Amino acid sequence: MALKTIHKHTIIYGVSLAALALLLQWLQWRFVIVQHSYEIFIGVIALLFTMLGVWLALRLMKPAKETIVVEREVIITKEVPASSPAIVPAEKVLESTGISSRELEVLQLMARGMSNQEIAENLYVSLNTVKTHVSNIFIKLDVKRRTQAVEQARKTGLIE
Amino acid sequence: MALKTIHKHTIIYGVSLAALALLLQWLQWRFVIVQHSYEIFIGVIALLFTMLGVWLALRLMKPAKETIVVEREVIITKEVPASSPAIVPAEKVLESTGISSRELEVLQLMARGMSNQEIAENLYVSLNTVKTHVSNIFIKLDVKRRTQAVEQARKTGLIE
DNA sequence: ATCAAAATCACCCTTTAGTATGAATGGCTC
DNA sequence: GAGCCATTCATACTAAAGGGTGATTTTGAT
Repeated sequence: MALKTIHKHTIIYGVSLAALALLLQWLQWRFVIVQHSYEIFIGVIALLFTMLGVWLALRLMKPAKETIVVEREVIITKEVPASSPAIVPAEKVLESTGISSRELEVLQLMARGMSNQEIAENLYVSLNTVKTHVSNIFIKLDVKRRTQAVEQARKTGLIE
Repeated sequence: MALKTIHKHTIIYGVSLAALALLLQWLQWRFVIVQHSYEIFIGVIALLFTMLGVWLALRLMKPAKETIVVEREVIITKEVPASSPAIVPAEKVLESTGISSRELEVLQLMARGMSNQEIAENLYVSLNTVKTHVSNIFIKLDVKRRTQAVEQARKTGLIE
């Protein structure tokens, strides 16, 4: 699938080049007649190709991340109390436990009942990475199991 | 911090432009002398500025990563009115789910982060029995994992 | 520029969780 | 007493979780 995308872009790039070639032909003709516009001509070329480069980069970069945003459905039901109680989860608890931001993310997904595999897919990291995070969370929260970790995090106000 | 970055890039861009201007001056001189290399000159310009564009875009695009992270949070669906949730705690939910009393006991211990083995010891039954209960709980709550079961039970007011 | 912490991933191995199936017992109801 | 269901337990298997170690790469801060 990655190859497809690349080929597609290659084609688009080719077509764009052709179009630009024609445009340049025309510009060249225009500015060859209107003497003294040589610098303008160069400038236009520079500008055009800079823009092309930007456009190209954007084209090639976006799919890699846009795909990422696509979310598969998760059977989660969470209610949002209208007030703003836990906007700042618990900076103090965070500090005292030493839980990092990434670990907190894992912890939250864990509290939603996700498996390590699901968490991995959700955060776009490998299963091993999630396991590492989870292990570190256990150490920092001083627990042995994920259910305990969720309990603990809930009690100390780290989540929810 | 965003402004800083942009300014930084603007400066870099300016410097690059200056450098390229010098380069172009040189190239211009070269190819003006060596006649017939006009096309090559244009090509080089196009290439250079395309690369500049790509580079620029890549520089400016990097922060996009974090935006994606924000979007990930929007996976929610159902909600439970935050008002008076625990007034009518279990009975109705118990009936609707079909959770038996024994299963509820297991569920509560499960929510405390106990392992199946610990639950078994706590209730003076075998590990296998606990497993059976747990499996039945999963079916009745329509979940796949114990963490989900705890989540579900908490939300529906079955526990706590 | 350097240094430490955070984040990432891999491999191996053990333990626990979860699934499927079957079965024995006791209580309850019709 | 037949049927139903909750409770109990077993065996066997697969899937996931968890532990330990080591390594690389990104960052952040000095």
